[in-house]
Amino acid sequence: MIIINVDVMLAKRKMSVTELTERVGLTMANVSLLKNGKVKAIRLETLNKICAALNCQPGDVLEYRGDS
Amino acid sequence: MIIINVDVMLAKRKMSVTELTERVGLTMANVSLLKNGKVKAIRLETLNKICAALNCQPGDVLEYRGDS
DNA sequence: TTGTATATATCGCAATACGATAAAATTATG
DNA sequence: CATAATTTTATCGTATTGCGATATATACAA
Repeated sequence: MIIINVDVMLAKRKMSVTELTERVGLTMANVSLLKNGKVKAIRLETLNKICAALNCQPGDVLEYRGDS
Repeated sequence: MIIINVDVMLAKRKMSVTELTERVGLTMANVSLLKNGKVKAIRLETLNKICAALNCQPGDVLEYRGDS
């Protein structure tokens, strides 16, 4: 299972969803969906913007957790 | 820019594209596209399978490289 | 050469992102 | 508490894109 940790990075950067929205250029609705892991896919362009905005790596935002 | 490093992980695991294809369950054509970074998006389900097959994290396969 | 592995291309369909928008829900804040 | 600000959720429409199926091309061994 892939877990999205945008919320963790937002906390770490002390950044609001609103600010991330402005930086990334998506609608707030979609940023929210993304943040809460309610997407089934992601465009690399979008991931790129997120990493740039949060100054982080994809690995900070995406996590694989096997079931055990 | 987001770089896909599936090829790096394949080398590290000494795994062929053919074997990855079998494990992941996609067609070889698509695995090849993926491996060579010729996709514009990726389903989390697919990323999940790749991480499972290569026993790695998304961060091992996806890399953000800012331009500088 | 002959086979095997990998890459590239095209077509079609289904899945899904994303925008726009509205409404609900949550969380500050006075 | 009241009200504003923020965030979440939902719906609809469109555009994008994954992915399968398939064929062909290329690379690479034996």
